Amino acid sequence: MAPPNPLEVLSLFLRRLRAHSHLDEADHQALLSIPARACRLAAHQNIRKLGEGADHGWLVASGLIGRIGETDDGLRQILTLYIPGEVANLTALSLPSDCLLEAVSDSTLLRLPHAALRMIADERPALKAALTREAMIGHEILAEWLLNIGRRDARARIAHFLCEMALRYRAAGLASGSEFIMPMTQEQLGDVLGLTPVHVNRMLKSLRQDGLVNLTRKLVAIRDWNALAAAGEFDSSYLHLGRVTEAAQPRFSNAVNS
Amino acid sequence: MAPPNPLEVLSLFLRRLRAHSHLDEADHQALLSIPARACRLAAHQNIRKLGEGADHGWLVASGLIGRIGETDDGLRQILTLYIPGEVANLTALSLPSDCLLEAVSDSTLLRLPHAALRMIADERPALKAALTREAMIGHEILAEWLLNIGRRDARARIAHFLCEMALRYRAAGLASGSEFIMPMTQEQLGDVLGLTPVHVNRMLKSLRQDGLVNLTRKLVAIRDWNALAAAGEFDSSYLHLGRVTEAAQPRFSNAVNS
DNA sequence: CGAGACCTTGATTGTGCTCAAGAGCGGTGG
DNA sequence: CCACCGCTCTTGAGCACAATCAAGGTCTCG
Repeated sequence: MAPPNPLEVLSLFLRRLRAHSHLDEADHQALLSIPARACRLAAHQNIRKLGEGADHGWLVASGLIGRIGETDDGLRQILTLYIPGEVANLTALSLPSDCLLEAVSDSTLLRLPHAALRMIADERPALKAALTREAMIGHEILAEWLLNIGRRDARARIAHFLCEMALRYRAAGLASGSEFIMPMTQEQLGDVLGLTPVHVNRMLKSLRQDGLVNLTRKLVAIRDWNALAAAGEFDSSYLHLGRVTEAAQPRFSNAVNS
Repeated sequence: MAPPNPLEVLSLFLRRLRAHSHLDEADHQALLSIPARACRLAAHQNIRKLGEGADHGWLVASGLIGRIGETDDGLRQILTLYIPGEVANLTALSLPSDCLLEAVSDSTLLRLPHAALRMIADERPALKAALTREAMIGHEILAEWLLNIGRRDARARIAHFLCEMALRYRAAGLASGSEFIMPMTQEQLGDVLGLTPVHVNRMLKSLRQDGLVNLTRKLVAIRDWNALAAAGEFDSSYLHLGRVTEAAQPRFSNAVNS
């Protein structure tokens, strides 16, 4: 959790946007010129504690941020996960709604004032379109999660989720080989997938014993990508990973062998 | 299923937009001038069968349209429901993605060419903002569904869903008193809620016997709104029902008595 | 009147939850 | 430096909610 370099993190976000949207040099400059204040958040800390949470986008520099939903009796559901380079609370740009954001692990963030985002969006239509598109991708992912939780059993759910995160981390340039760092507890995994931590544990054991994936506290190691994708019925198209989708589908090195 | 009057249906959509966005007279005219072709769809029919589905928004005039997700083994999940006055496939305006739309019941639709929508959006910023906001509300609803399916038991899920639909139908001016017409089979209810039709049936019986709600093939009759909302832990704020939210929360007549 | 779609109910099974206890690990303070 | 404490992971035993399998009933439409 090194102190984040704002320009570097904004570049990571820019990289995301460019994966699906054409932006010219002036767009780049405008985005990188956003006044971004860095802050950090310990695991399980609520983002409101930093004050004025609603009027900002939160660009993740390191760690993991989750949007949380809660039932009256205290059950929790993670509705969206934001990995480094992604911005939480983007939808609030068009729709005033305060959602509960929480640090899944120790994280560092950049506050992007909505006022600044609106300004560059109003001046540069391409950027506005890119930001909207970014929000829509979040919508697509949410829809896929609904299918996953609504209609797949626990094992398939976990496999599907791990496939998704593998590709997202990889697209962000944060995976090395078939491994990536995803600092989640098994309880939080359960909160993503609508399962109890105990059952998550059992299913992970099953996936591990079958040689599909190895998941320790922080490191996810994909052992057999093809088998994992099959177990999760995973099809990456909903992630809209830019022009990569048809020809050069990103694959893990162990996709064919094993 | 009378043949829809395009202008009338577009007005219904306009009414929706005006619930959350300020639009001036010119905006109204622009929206109502969209060249809209009417068509009808029998229950269970796929929208692709009408051709070129991807390049259009689909404004529901009557009936019910669902966005469908499917697992490899044929299990279905309804990801979004569009009631009359709502437009399906709006997100495709910013993000090329072909989703599967299907008629839940016999329906009539208006095809709104994306080209036409983009044109009025580019010329009238307020309309563009309104359309984006409309999509974001869909996003919020999706998030609430995820919480509902991920963390509530079958009875609460159904209660929550019925509360949501009651308010949505009512906001569209399609509910009379505490009743509204929602043409869904119990199997489709299960596809919305991640349940089997058999179990939906049993839970409906329970809700009926407890005097909360009465659901026949087409008509939903809320018997005890407060109890139903409590059973579903329902809080309507995520629906963003315009300025109604704080003071004049829409209530059914039987909210207090019973 | 017959056929098909949908609803209803019963019996049984099973996936995932609950409750519980112990082990590993990392951080903290004496 | 070591002991302790809390958090997370792991595993077991029993339970319950919802799925599955199956059969009969109702309604609507042709």
